[in-house]
Amino acid sequence: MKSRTRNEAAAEAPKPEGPKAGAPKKVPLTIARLGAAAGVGVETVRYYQRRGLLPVPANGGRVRRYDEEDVRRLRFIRRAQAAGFTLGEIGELLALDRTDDRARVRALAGERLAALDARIAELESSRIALERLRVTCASGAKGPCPILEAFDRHEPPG
Amino acid sequence: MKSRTRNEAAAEAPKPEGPKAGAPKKVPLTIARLGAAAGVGVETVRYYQRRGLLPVPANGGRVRRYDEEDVRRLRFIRRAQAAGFTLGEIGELLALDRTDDRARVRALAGERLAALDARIAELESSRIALERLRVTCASGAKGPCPILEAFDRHEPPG
DNA sequence: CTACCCTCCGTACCGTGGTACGGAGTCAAG
DNA sequence: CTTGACTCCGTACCACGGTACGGAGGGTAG
Repeated sequence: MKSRTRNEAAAEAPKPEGPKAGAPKKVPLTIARLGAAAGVGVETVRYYQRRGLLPVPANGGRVRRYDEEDVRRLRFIRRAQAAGFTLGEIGELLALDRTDDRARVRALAGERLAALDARIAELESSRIALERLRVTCASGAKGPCPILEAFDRHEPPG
Repeated sequence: MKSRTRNEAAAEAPKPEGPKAGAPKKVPLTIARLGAAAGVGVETVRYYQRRGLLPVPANGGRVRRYDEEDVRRLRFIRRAQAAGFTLGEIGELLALDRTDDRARVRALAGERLAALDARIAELESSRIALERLRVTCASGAKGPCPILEAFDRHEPPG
């Protein structure tokens, strides 16, 4: 989660068409535009294709075209990543989409949910340590700034 | 954050000394024990030493001994990592410990705090998506299980 | 004293998630 | 028809945070 090299703003830009465009012009959704629509670069899209997370549209040797379904999948990948799923798990989720194997889906979700809750708790405890650091190390405090102590034994039992 | 190969339980084990040990016996704190005290393996300790995060005690060609200060530093590293600091940033924090450069410390803490809050918010939003997935995909639901939709456009404006 | 385990050290390798590069082909605008 | 941007594809490389290996020597229990 720390790319940003291309796609600084790109994502979502509706590609201004001529003033009062009567015909929508149907700009072809190429790989770069697909990526931009989800805030990732071309290389990343291709990487996901290699990983089997995104389909590679067949287009016999020519430049490929994508559609809204691809955009949805790509966005899903990013969101699932943010939720802590690995690309491998995301692959599994995509394979399970619209499946009838509810048990598996629920298992994955439950697992992630537990991990998520644990992580949130951890981050919240870290947050407290960090606040303590800011306070103990306030501009007007006396003596040296004890950073190590700020994190000392204040975390929940792990 | 997914090691665990050695140190399954190890950490904290107070090393039982003989019954009613009159002389504490002073078991030397070697690298393996240092690691165990913070729940990491020998290789990881050495890795941190290479990165300059932990001092390498001088002991002229012989086996090195560590002390409580090293344990404290090592534990700090792990806690700071949990707070989202990279090893690089942790190095800086360690260098700043007991410093008078409060501005820098506060800046780092504030930065991390903001990132932490953002991340917590993100995880909480992911949590909601995951809950939705569990509900939409409940055992008794009808039709296929729409995983992609469960994550659709429910994130905060970012 | 002698096993035997641990330490030291360099160097190589791992998984994850990308990013970079470069040559050749495609395609739309001028 | 040319130009210039973009695509395709393989392959190489990156950062991060470790993990593994193996030989040589240190240290300690019996």
